[in-house]
Amino acid sequence: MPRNTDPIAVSVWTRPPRRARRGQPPLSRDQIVAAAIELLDAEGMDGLSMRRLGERLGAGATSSYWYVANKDELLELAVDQVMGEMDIPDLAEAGWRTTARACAEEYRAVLLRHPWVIGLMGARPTIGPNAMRMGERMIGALAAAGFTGVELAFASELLSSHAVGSATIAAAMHQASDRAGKHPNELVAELDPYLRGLQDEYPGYIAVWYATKGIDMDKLHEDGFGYGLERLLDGLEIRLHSPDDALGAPEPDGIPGAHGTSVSAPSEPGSSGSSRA
Amino acid sequence: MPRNTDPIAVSVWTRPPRRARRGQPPLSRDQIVAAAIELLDAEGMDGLSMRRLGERLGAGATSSYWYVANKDELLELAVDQVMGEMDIPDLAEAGWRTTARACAEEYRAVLLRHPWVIGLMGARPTIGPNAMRMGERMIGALAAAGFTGVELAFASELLSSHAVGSATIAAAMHQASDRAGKHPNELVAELDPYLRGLQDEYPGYIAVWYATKGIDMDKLHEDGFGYGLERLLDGLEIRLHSPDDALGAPEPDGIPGAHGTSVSAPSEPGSSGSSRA
DNA sequence: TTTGATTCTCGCACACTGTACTATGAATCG
DNA sequence: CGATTCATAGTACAGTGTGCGAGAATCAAA
Repeated sequence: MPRNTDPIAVSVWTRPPRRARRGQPPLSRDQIVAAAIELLDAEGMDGLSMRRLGERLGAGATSSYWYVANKDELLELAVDQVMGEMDIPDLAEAGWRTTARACAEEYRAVLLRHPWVIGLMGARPTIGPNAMRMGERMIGALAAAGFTGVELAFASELLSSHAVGSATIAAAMHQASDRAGKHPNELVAELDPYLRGLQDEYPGYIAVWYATKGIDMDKLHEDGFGYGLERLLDGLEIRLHSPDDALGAPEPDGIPGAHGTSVSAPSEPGSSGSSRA
Repeated sequence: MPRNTDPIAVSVWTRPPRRARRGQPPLSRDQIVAAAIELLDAEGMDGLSMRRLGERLGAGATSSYWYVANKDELLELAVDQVMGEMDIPDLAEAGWRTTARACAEEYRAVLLRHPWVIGLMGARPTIGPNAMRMGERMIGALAAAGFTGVELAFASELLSSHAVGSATIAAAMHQASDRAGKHPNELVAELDPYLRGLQDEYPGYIAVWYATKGIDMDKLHEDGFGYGLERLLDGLEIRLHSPDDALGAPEPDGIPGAHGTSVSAPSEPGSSGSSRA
């Protein structure tokens, strides 16, 4: 019996999981995914191999392959699993801005708890059920704010992007400090002489470096995320109050609202109906 | 002679490259990095193995190890190499907003031309010379706008994050469509029935889905990026005009500028001088 | 209970990976 | 001319994902 002759096996999500046996099943897809996440959290991407996974499960090296087509699919399942950790407040109680903020914050928090996810994000779209559940909340909040159609999609992507980008920066720092076996702050302090020598070449960069010096790196990154989040929500909000000009058109330097040249506006801005092109 | 006894071998950038020989050097670090990028661009991360790299260079499988400590370091060099492709306009001519926008746009463009970079971004901080040169431009633009100190760092990270996040989403889609051997638009169309069945579960998500239906995916992502970029620049700009309240403090729903509870403000906002803590 | 069919586990094998080590040649220097 | 340094490449090792097939375990039906 061939394992993967399903013609529409585009993604894990289009194919039902293996039915568990009636008795006590010694293995299950959930168990496998959970064990994989444990390994990934503990030792990162390199820590997960199918052999080590089997070992941890008390099973054979290739036993997992009955429940999971391949390692990529296992990772996809693991990513969606951790996406389920997000806890988003009720829109009606919290209001759109608080809810949207919480979505971004929770997203970032998940990525920092499971940094291995970050390296997988560009590999395939996150369309698992939990990821979509979170997307639904985000969209709900922005729809309540007044966004519709493509602009709703754009605003949602903007917030997600910010979470991903911020987590990426923080995770990169942690990876580097873990590798060196030192606390991030310590590592940053040690990079000092190297950067000091480049003062002439990158004056602005170094100025920023020194402005942030002495501040705890984790706090700095978190504050930076929060700061950006508010700027971004502000930007969305003023857009809500003056949505007259061309959608997404670049504006010249000056007060936001002044109108520059109109380029690359998507068709039918503001329309939420479907239309084939 | 041991290869890596350098006690301060924190990163490639702290160690000088191998000196080329006087005669015609058949191999060089630049050549190796260039070949690696070719392989990565053509076939992605899986396409690059040290053996295949050697083959492409007409050299032995392990010959590259003379110029490069290990594969990770090679990747780090490759990442910084492509960062050098960015072309940023002159700040004095273009103004801060145009320059900042160009930085983000060029960053995103690089990531889409070399999608394998995205998967590496969380692995270590991008402190290569070319990455820093680009950071310098970005910071210069924002400093010209009026940002200082930590806020300058935050604003810079915000713009970078947006580029990374947007590129990640677009790259994920391309990876999926490449794997399926179909055009993104075609693939999206095929996912239709799967998503249609989830209409009750994720109504908002599906509404957005249909609103964007029929639009070319690449254009959609690019427009989304541009839209977010303008919102984000707007948010930064209004911050410049009313920087009175606590830095980065969340604001309640309503008009931006209304002040909520003050949390987690970094020490000495606005100070660009150095201060040891 | 016996008989098949289905569901699951697991060891083996294969091609491939990164890279430490070492031998060998080539260029350069004293 | 050695002697020394620089550069290349072959070998080997431990580890990877996973296709395949033998076998066990469990089910439904006879």
